[in-house]
Amino acid sequence: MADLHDPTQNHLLGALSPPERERIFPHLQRVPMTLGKVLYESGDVLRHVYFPTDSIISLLYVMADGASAEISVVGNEGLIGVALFMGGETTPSRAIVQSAGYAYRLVGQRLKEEFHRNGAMQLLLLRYTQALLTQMAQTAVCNRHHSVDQQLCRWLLMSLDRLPTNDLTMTQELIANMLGVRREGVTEAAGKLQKLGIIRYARGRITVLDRPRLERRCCECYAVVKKETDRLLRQPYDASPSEPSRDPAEVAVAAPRQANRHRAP
Amino acid sequence: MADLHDPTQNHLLGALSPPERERIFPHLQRVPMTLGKVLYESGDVLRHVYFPTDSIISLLYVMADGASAEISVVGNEGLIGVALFMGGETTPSRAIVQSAGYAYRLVGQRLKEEFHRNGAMQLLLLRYTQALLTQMAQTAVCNRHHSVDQQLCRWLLMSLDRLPTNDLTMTQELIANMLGVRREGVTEAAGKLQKLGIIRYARGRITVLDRPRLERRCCECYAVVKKETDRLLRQPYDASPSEPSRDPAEVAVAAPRQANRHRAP
DNA sequence: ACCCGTGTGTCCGCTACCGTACAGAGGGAG
DNA sequence: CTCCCTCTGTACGGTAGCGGACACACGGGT
Repeated sequence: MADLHDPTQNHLLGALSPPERERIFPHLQRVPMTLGKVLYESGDVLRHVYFPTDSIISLLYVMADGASAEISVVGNEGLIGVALFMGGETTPSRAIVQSAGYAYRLVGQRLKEEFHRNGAMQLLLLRYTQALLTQMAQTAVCNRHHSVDQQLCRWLLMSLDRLPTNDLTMTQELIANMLGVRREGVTEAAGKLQKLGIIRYARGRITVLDRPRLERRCCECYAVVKKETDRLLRQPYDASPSEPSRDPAEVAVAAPRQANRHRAP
Repeated sequence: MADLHDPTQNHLLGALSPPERERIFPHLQRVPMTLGKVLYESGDVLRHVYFPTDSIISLLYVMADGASAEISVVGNEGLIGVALFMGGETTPSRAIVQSAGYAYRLVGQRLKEEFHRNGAMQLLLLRYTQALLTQMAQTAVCNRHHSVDQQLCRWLLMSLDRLPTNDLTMTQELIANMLGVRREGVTEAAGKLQKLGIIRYARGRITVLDRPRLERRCCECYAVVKKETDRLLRQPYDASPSEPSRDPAEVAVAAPRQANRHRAP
């Protein structure tokens, strides 16, 4: 594998039209994303946006007492720094590198200029932002109703989707911070998965052996977000309105009392 | 009495410039929002956007098994239907009237047209959407880390902010659905508040007696969202609406349940 | 080779919340 | 006034996950 470093490895950049590429690509700067690097802190005024290629960035919410929770994961399907073109300039979250790799960086002003040309890139970025909204909403619901076991599966799947391999470099401690649970909770959940032969891990290295079974043990949250993200970001710069598929997958039952236990293993 | 009903009661509409008002207001339609009315279901293609005046709308996420959770609350500071201008046309959530009143409705196409004029209204709507992002993110974190007691306080405060009075018409059962917890959990939490003389309630009617103490019992989530929303929507076009600034939200940190540590780089 | 720090496995008491069940309290409709 | 339905209060066992403590195991650095 030659180092095939190309902005179009990022799907958003790859979806741009030739004229847009001409305007944007010359100003992109490839930067290494080292594990644990903080792209911005809560409240920082953003200076750049980052388009990950083979890296994964987590948006982490850290509270006053130090408790934290991941609200979103961004890989090569998205970008970091939506607050720039949304107009807020800052967000109350931290962007931290969850899996090392590279990203292309663009000075905020350039992105804003392109955004306000109101071309295809604006539409694209808005749709991505909606995908982000969906992901956050689903995270909120998942946090409310699902077990650590299920959430670990979701988290592994989301990471897998953004990586070229089945190996994650990630300690249980870090996963716990992302999920906002105790490390011991992750140890236990991961132990179960390992006993079942679904994953194998040792000292900060997790290998997924059986993805289909991982999906089966997961809550619906993973699939819902993936489907909605795919829908939103398909047809990169095709202006025709997409026909939203009324799928039975998301049929809403008529507001009954809630029932929220998960199925037995 | 005559001007009881005015589009500018909605802050977004009130922040529009005169030319924008001329284009938009003639097409607004005032519609009653009755308690429990569903503006759209998960997956519905949106036909209108709604600008609440004295009503409150909840964005509710309903899962396959019927479990639910509120991901956002919208009152006269915002609008329902961001997916229209964000390009997705649908969202996987339900919009349901949580407190009766009125809203101004606009056909989606008109909003999109105005949005794509790339004027002040676009900036306004984008900033509002970022506020929505913040609210969802905070909800996710709150769901993870805070007790039902704290979340009830947050929920009451968010509702109060969007109402002209201190009375909410809302059964514990409905609140439970919003928070995604059991009704009994709400009964217990509300009972504590009542015993402390902070609220009084009976049969679907809740009166807040002591707001400052409510804020003190609340987690930080309320204040964070309020502050960020104020920052984002602070008179974007300076129409100087006759809104006397509320008491500056005192940040209240009350008995966190846990403290997860996080890594340092 | 040896340490020793980092990562993982395990235990135990504790609390918040769940699932279920049922009893009383209003209040509107007849 | 009475019935009945909705709303609220309470109780009880069960459990997921917390907080804290500790033991071990790998493996890189000196």
